[in-house]
Formats: sequence, structure tokens, C-alpha cells
Amino acid sequence: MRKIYTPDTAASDVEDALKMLEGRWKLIILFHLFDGKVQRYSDFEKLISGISQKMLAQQLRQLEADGLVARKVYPLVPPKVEYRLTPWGQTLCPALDALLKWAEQKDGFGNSVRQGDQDGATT
Amino acid sequence: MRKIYTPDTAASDVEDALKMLEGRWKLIILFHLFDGKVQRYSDFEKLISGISQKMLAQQLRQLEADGLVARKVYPLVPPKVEYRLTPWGQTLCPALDALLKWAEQKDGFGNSVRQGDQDGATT
DNA sequence: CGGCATCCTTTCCGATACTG
DNA sequence: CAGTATCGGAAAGGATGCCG
Repeated sequence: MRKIYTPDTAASDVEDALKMLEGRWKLIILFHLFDGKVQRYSDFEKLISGISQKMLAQQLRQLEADGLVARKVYPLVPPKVEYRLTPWGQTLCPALDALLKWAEQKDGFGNSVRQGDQDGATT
Repeated sequence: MRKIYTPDTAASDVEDALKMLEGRWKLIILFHLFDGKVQRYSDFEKLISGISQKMLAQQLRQLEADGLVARKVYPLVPPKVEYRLTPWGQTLCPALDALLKWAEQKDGFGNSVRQGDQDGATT
């Protein structure tokens, strides 16, 4: 069955697709695998300052479960594990690229910055 | 000072830029303002099924604070408020478009789905 | 109609400790 | 090296009620 993508039906798919990109570190991780790059677990720890092992492992495993990232284990004495994008994960590259370009533009754009405000528990 | 964008320095900017897109509904909202579309508060409530007024208002206000979305109030008796992308918000369109295309592709790609698993606090 | 305030539950996420 | 397990705090998010 061929699906017709109106802006509306697409919105549902987008919501769905977006779920696998949500999470504080998912995109960051993806960016480090961007152009075919391969990274080891410890590489991420060095590259992404501030991430905990827990989050790294968790996000990595979710990306893996979503089929975006491939995990390759080398059965060595000091364990070695590599991560790379799957073919399906690579289909994200154009979007990643666009996002990257936008982020760069951002620098030249005089925009305001917002700081934390959610539940207005300020009284 | 001209900034040189190596993949590494760019990563910092990306992290920074990404922050204003984080949130369960931010992208969804942006998608509904995609090609110059203008939406009222109540439109979003209809378009984005499952969102609460709280989240809608909060995300909208953050997008506004980040300068991505413009809010226009009509001083009528039944209040009327419109939301649209700012010029700066429109610079996101290419990225939004790429993401949209990716989400559509997704449909034709046989990939697995993952469900909730985070802290194994299941006792 | 278009919110804001409050309460409460769920989920996220960081720190720490332990393992093959 | 590459994780897993557990705890506890913080933040996100939902439900409800009220207001201009």
C-alpha cells in the first residue's frame, strides 16, 4: 500500500521518527558518527564531555535498538567495541548536515538566549 | 573574530543550538509552522494530539524566548493569538525539511521498534 | 479563547560502585 | 576497556482548576 504524505499524515510519522532522536545525547552521538566515522565507547567519553557512562551506554543501546547505530565487538582481551551508523542510520545524514549548517548560521544571527523556566514555582 | 568551524568546534555549537530544539514537542510544533503556516493556540491543540495546554504553552513560550517563533495577539473579545516562524526560525526550514524527508523514508525502511526501557527500577 | 498556577506522577540523568 | 546495577535528586510532563 502506497501511503500518501500530506503534511498532516507526515506529522504522525515525524512524531514517530523524532522519538528515536529524543534524548539529551542522541544527536550529539550521531554527529560524532556523521560522515562514516567509527568510534569506540571510550572515544565517545572523550568526545562528549559531560556525559556519564550510564547515559552513553543507554543512548547507544537505544540507538542500536532503533537500528540507527551498529555495534561491533572484537573478542579481545582488552575488550574493543566500535560504533558506526547503519545504512538506515546514514539516511539521517542529510538531516544531520542541515542541522549542522543551521547551528553554524546561528552564530552569525543575533538572537536572544533563554534560561531555565518551567514550573513557575517561584514564590 | 572569525570562528573556524572544525567538526569539533562545530560540535559545541550544535550542542548549544540543539538545546533550543529539545523537548518532546518543540519539533512537532515547528513542523506545524513549517512552510510559513500560521497557527492559533487552539489549532495546535487539535493538530498535536496528546499535548497538554501546559506543555503547549511552555514549549511555545520557550520557542518564542529563543526567537524562533513569533506570537501575535489580537485584542479581541474572544482572544485570538497567532503563532508563526520568525525570520530566524525560518532558517530552520532546510533542516526541518530534511528531517521530514527522513521520516518519510523511514516508512519504506524495515526497521525495528524499541519501547520504553531506562532505569531498571522495576521492583 | 488562550492562557497561568498548583499538585503530583513519571522519567531523566548524574554519581558511585562493581564486573568480565 | 566496556560496560551493568542501584540510588537519589532534578526535571519533565500530565491533570485539574481558575482567570481575563
